[in-house]
Amino acid sequence: MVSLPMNRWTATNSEGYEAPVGLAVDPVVLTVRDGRLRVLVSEREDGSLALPGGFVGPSESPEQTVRRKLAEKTGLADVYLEQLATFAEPGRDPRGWIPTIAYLALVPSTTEPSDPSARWMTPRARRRLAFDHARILETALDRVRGKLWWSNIAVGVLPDGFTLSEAREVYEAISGRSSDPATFARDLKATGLIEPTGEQRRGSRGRPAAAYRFRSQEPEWGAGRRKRVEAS
Amino acid sequence: MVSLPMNRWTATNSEGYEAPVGLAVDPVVLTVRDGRLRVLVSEREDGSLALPGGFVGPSESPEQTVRRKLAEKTGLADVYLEQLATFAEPGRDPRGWIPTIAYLALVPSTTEPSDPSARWMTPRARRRLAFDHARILETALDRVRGKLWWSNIAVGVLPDGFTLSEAREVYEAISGRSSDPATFARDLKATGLIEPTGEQRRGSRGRPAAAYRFRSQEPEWGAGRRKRVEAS
DNA sequence: ACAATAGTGTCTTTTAGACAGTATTCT
DNA sequence: AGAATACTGTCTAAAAGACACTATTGT
Repeated sequence: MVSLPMNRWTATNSEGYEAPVGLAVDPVVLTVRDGRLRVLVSEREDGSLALPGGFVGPSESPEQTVRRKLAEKTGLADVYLEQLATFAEPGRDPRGWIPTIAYLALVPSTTEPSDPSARWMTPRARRRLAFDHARILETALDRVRGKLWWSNIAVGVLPDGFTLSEAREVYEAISGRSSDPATFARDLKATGLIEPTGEQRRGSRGRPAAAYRFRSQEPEWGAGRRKRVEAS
Repeated sequence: MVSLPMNRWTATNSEGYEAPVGLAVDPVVLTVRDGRLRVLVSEREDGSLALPGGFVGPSESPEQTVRRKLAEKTGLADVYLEQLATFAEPGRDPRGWIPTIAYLALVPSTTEPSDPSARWMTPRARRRLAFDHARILETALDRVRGKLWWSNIAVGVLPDGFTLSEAREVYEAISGRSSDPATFARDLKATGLIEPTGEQRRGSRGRPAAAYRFRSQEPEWGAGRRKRVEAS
């Protein structure tokens, strides 16, 4: 989001009808850090927090716009990205008729905001978000939890050469459920989404852990693993 | 879609920047008829086929626009409807910069198009669709198949008082897999999404069938049924 | 009586969850 | 040696798939 004008913007098309003022994108950028899920937010001039969005140019695909914005805010060129949903209710943006396409992005835990106004926030604090961004965040959390065991969505967070323990930490933070290490390992391997690199990771104490990578960096579905879902 | 102009439309906002010409919605309306999945399409002036879309007004939510369009084309007031995805690539509409929000709608098998230009088509024939509508349809089919066993999405197709055989026909047509009647019945009941009405349906031959209804007409998730998915 | 459709019971295989026990490293 | 971390094996319970069998109707 760019600025906070006092006046409502308008637009008219060549047929004489009122048109949207612009087309926005709002990525929900998630990562897992210190065992907790975090969202990237941008501080606005008035001190409120918002998703790090922007406007789509006339000759640009919305996905390109998001990738450009993400490169600015995080320095990352290659990010796991998928479209989430579009929010276009009449009064959602005080500046005028501005539909926004929300995206879900997952980035590595080591990512540091390169833009001074950007920072990591815990989803708990979502009340402070401007516009309808709390609702957008909610949608993103539902999506990422729902797809976790059915896709390689965690690719975005886990760098090549992750250990099963690291993977488990990420999965637990996203799903909000703790899981048995042995069962977790068996089930993640059974999805067919990961493969061992052959390397060993020796850190701190204890037995060295085998390193894994996802077979594909592209969005992909697992082989149909059926993980029990919390009854609602 | 409304007409086929020769000239490209344009729009400019009050800040002097180029703006989208309009915001469109394109519902993918599905039903099951004679054991086959069908899509509602609208014949255009030039004879090509398209999804029955339309333009969103400035003070209207996109969902309202879709419901209005659907009422015009089918006479239905209450339809199972969910947002699918937004397509906004630069050249997707020859008329100009027009993002479209695609929706997924499920309607009862008995629905007849009330608009003369509208008709039911088999997804097989999707090559004939105009714009990027074949791709939108593809997205809709993936979605409906993916959610079938996890939600009450079939509510839209099955009227209150359906039998388990009718339900099975619908599920088979959507998933493209045949299922054992006994197993189907057990599993559908186990989702907790349906309940018996207490009525009996006696038609043609054979033993009368118990009638069922979905507990809720609102979009809802099942209790976490894990149905095996086709390995891709 | 018989065909047709509806529904029940139950056996087998697969998968999820739990947990005891073994392996390899560092201090 | 002992603590810490990684990994294996196996038992149990739940769910999915398959299929034989019983039940109730119309012709």
